[in-house]
Amino acid sequence: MMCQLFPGKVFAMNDTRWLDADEQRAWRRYLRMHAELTTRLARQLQADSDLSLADFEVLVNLTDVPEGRIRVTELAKSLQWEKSRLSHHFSRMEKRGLVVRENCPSDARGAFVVLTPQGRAAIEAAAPGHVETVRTLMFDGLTDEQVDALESIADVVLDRIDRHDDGGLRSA
Amino acid sequence: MMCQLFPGKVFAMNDTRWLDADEQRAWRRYLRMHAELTTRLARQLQADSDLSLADFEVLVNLTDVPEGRIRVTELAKSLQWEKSRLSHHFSRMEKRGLVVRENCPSDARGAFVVLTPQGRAAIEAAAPGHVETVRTLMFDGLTDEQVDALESIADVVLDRIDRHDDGGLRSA
DNA sequence: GAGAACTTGTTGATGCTTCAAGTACGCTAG
DNA sequence: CTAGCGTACTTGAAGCATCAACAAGTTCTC
Repeated sequence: MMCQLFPGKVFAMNDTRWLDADEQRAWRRYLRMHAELTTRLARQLQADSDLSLADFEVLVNLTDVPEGRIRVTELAKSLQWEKSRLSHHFSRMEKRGLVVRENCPSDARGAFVVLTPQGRAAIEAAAPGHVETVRTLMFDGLTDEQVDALESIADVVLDRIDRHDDGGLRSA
Repeated sequence: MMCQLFPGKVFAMNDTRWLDADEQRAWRRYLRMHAELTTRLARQLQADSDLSLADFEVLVNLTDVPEGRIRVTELAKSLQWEKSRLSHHFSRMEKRGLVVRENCPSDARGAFVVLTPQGRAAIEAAAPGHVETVRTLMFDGLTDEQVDALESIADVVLDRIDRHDDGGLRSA
């Protein structure tokens, strides 16, 4: 999402603390980078493996768990997704045979989602190409210092978000 | 989008150049930062001004142009959006009275989009709160060096994307 | 100037994301 | 045991994003 948060050319020069020139350049550049990057990654994944980025995330999380089997709430927490989003997503993935839902014997409200062999094959086939693209477009061009800097920036921002939190996820 | 691009725990240790530990941490952290950040920004904008981030971008670009009036293609280029996305988006914005479409006299295929007074009022009312949120969640916590680092990372990545480009925008 | 080739912008289909509401079950107190 | 409250998950509606296909206009070429 590209936004221009310029000092008041058209907008009032009141008490708003507009972004200065450096901040604005960095902000716009960052937003453009993210937009372009995810567009490319999504395109590569879709073209080569018929998966969306969201599919990929879900599948990776499922491979990370014993028997590819996990409670919906737990997966929602680990992905930081709303449960409703996950539920809709499963419906689509289930139709494609990537996962199946199973009832939870110990809690009749609950549900498991289980990776199918097809789902596992899909993620294993998709992963190398995806990593390669991430490398090519990003990490192969960054110095170690830049990688560190990126992480520490993310840490700062995530920390600030936590502190300013009006409650995090809507339905978590 | 949160992805785990781990070295082959479940996946083959073939010739794939998996991300190392630092890269992976940075990558996941970055993705989470972006997801949380945009969720928060979108929520603030929606709650306080009844605009989406996409609305905001479009409106800002329209205020940046004489008489709030611009050819669709030109705006698409400046936003780096597909024309179809823009067209769909205008339809929604037009329904809400934020913009209007006008025919182009010099090229009968063409169309202008024009900011309405309502649209202008909306963006002027929304901007201060949005910048304040961007500051609060991000820039107020970053050092000047981090802002610079962010920009140079974005420059690197955008440059790599350009060079590896299979054609950029689908319909541009 | 006629036809091919390209441009401008729209549309429809499909998938993704969010919010609000709903269903069904479990837990705890009295 | 039942009433009320909290939890687990689903559903529906609406906006958003992408792709493919399209109509209509312009430009290029011979």
